[in-house]
Amino acid sequence: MAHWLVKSEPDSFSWDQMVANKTEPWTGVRNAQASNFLKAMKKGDLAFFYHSNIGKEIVGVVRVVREAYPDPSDDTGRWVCVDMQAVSPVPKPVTLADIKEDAKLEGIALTRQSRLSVMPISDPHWKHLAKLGGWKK
DNA sequence: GCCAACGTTGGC
DNA sequence: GCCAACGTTGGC
Repeated sequence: MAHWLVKSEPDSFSWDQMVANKTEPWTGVRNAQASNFLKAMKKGDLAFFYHSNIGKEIVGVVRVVREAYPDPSDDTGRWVCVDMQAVSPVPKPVTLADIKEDAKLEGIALTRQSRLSVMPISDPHWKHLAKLGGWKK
């Protein structure tokens, strides 16, 4: 199973809203690279939910419940979205500062490509981040 | 097809 | 609020 990280600004869509909504269409991705990652997601894949701008930390884990389909918020028909569901919060949120100073997380896309909103997370990185956050399945 | 101008994201 | 990074647009 592949692992991912998705970003959201809590001002527009926060973890609390993610938890409150049963199923959330992950719409509005308008970047070719991020869109390709959305298309690669499989039902059941897990993703960290990261708060950008405010907090700048991983706050929860979500699951892909529907694979890529045309984004209803897109008029051009070029972009896709997936459906996500909250799994559980990360007990000890992992901050960007934590990630940056951790040698085991060197090369992670979050720090290399700060503007990318959907990115894959390697198995070793996923395990390490889960450990840092005290998150267990 | 190149590249300058511009817009957006996101860290600080 | 500023600015760096970087994607997109449009003139040539």
